[in-house]
Amino acid sequence: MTKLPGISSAEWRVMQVLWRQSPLTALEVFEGLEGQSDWHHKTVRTLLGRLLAKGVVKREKRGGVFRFSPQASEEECVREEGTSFLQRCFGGNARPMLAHFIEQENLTPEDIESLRAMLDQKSSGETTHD
Amino acid sequence: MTKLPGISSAEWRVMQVLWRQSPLTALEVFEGLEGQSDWHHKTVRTLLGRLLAKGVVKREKRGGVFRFSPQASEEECVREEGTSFLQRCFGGNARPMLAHFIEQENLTPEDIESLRAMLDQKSSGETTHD
DNA sequence: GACAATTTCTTACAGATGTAAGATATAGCG
DNA sequence: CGCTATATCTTACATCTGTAAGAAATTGTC
Repeated sequence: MTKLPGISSAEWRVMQVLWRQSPLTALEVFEGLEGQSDWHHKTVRTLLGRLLAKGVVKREKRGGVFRFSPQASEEECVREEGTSFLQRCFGGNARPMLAHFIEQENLTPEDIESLRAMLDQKSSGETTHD
Repeated sequence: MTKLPGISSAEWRVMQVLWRQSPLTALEVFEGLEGQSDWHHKTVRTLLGRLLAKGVVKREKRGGVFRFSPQASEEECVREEGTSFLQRCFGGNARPMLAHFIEQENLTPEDIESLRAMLDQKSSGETTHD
């Protein structure tokens, strides 16, 4: 999967449901969104159709109805979006972006500890990369 | 500035130029983009017009032509975009987002050091927040 | 098999975005 | 002051998004 087409923010909501569990029928996706959205079920079906056209989900008919599953993994999609965000707002430069969020977001002591551990591992383990 | 209207990615490119230096005429903005974009100068003018309509830039006529300046700061805009990205891809949860980038992006040892320092400061200084 | 309930497919429609072109106003030059 | 170059304003137009409605097909039920 070289170049994923953009996933709109409404479509992301749908994908979240499918990444959590799949395959699901359109109705089940709709139900999975109850509480988080007030979309009409037809809207959800439209979004699924668009995601299908974009190749981000696939579907197969089983038991008389279509079941949808992700075709692109959450990781892939997050990587895409992340890269695009990073590029747009920070010219692709990760450090200031991370600095921004460390300053901006309210991290709990546990968050901080866990992130520090990750950084430690990076600097120790990855020194001789390749 | 409570609610900024969305800035599209083409518009971001324009804002980058203005944040770097301002006020600038439309022509100067256009020139500031040479190399990074192959837009027609009319396109740049259109984008400036839209940013003006959105209230993200302001302009004043001096020396016969309009000079544009940011009306919203880069910080504000980055915060907006950052929040929206975080919400969309990570349900607003900062820790996994940071983890993602720490894993995903190739950080230099200096990056890592600098981020660790930031975390250290967070955990020491901010323990008794509120 | 006929009918009702669901699903699927097709179409809609307004606002945002990318990317300008054309018409018009204006400013600087001779 | 008239002309030309440049700037400004208005309009365009295809695609993407949000948000469905209507038509057609299918499925399950009696």
